[in-house]
Amino acid sequence: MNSSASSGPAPLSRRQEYRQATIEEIKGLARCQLAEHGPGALSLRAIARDMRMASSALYRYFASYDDLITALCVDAYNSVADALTQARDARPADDHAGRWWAICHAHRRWALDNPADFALIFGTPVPGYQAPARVTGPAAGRLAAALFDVYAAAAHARAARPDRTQVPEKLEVGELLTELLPEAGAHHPPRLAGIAATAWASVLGYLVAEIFGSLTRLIPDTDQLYDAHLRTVMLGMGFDPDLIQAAGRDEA
Amino acid sequence: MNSSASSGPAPLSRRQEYRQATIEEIKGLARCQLAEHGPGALSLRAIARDMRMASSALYRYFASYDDLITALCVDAYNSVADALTQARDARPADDHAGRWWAICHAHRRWALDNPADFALIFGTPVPGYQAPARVTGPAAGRLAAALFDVYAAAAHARAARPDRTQVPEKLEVGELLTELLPEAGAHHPPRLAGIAATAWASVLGYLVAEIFGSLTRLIPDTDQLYDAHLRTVMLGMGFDPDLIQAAGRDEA
DNA sequence: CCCAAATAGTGAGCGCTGCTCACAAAGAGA
DNA sequence: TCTCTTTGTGAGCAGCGCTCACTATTTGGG
Repeated sequence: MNSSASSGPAPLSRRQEYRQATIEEIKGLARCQLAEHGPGALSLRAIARDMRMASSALYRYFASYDDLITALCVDAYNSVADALTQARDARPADDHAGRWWAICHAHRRWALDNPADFALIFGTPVPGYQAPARVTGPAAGRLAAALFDVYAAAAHARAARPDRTQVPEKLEVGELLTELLPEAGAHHPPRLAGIAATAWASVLGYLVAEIFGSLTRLIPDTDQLYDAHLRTVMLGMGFDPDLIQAAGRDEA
Repeated sequence: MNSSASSGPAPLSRRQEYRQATIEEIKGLARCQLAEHGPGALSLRAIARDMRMASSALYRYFASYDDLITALCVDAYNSVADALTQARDARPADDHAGRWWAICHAHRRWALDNPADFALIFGTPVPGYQAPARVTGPAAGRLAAALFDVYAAAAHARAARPDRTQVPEKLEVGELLTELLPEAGAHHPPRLAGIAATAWASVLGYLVAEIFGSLTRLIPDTDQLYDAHLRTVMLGMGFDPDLIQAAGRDEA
């Protein structure tokens, strides 16, 4: 472990290389199954059959069903976090409203393109499964940090005015906040976290309604509705109305 | 069927009475299992064991696993719809903001009190399960209608101003709207449905974050945060700010 | 009252699942 | 070459949803 990770490029031995490839193949087939047959419909034996292996061989790579799910969750968190940070960085650092807008659109794009992964991390977990926080935490933290940082920067630059929101100034600080964002939590009031969290919940709720629910059958033009929803949410976050309009116009 | 339902009080025969009781017992044990061991963790054989019956006997009452889930879903929809309409009717008909406020608080109360049912209908469905719309539809429609009616009444009384929202006036009408609310959809513009739907999505997202996610560990005082969230959402719906404040104050 | 029809419950069994374990190849390092 | 670690095998266990032939039990009409 230590010896392989110590020297930079980590020269994987031939065996480790094969092992890694096998792990990726398993995860790929698992994702395939979830996408095809719905959430929770994942059979280790079916994966083994696809790979023409004995089912017991899979346990050399994942100690259990739950371990596989956990790995898929971590991948999904990283995938969405990548998509969001990439969308954020495509906009100039001082275009705060544009960055939030871009992040939220990237989130929806990712969710529509990867409904199975979306279900995995934002829906009810699989049967008796509970994601182990110590493994999922860091990956989920990247996501939270990306959202929070953008809003904190916007507030700092006065592109958004937290004092014009409905979220009270004094708010108890949660353990997760001080844990995930130790430095940010220190010099940013928890109010910002409250605003970002509730706003993100609104966005998430829309996506849940669109992907799991029957929102599309209620209002077919979900693109237009999402833009409106996002403008509403951003107004609620205290973003400058003019900046919101500009963010919507400048969409690449 | 027809003969038993035709004459008012429907004098159930002794057998039908027992049968109904057994069905309720099965559903009760099923709910217990879901609440205890998490969503999707439902075993027909375990239920049969609890009832000291052969597992095959259960199939006299529910044709399949999915049928049981469907029945639980319908019950859950009716349960939440009851809670919401009851909360609504506890407020005077002309207190539109208060009614929306009450409905949303009842929704949260219900979700916190019945997390298993909440997961059943608002989370990712069980493994390969897809709720048959023709069975779930009516029950879900009651919920949708309750929300929509309150907002439509508020808009009609000008307690809320749809024209001050971000949702565009012209919006395509979905099949579900004309189907579930044939009369309402006719003389109410789809814009109202769009506003109500996105607002409800925001509320739902908050509840998902609080119940499935780790919102509580981020901001411990979720009561206060929910009130703020709700005020934000209602502002976004075009509710009169003064009425929103009043709704929050008058909480019974 | 009795007998046929409908209903409720049984137990064996099929094919599937996740998972374990003793064992056999195959590769890596001395 | 010999040894130790890693991969893969196949049988098997207990559990699952579900089916089917069969047996009690209850019901209602002749």
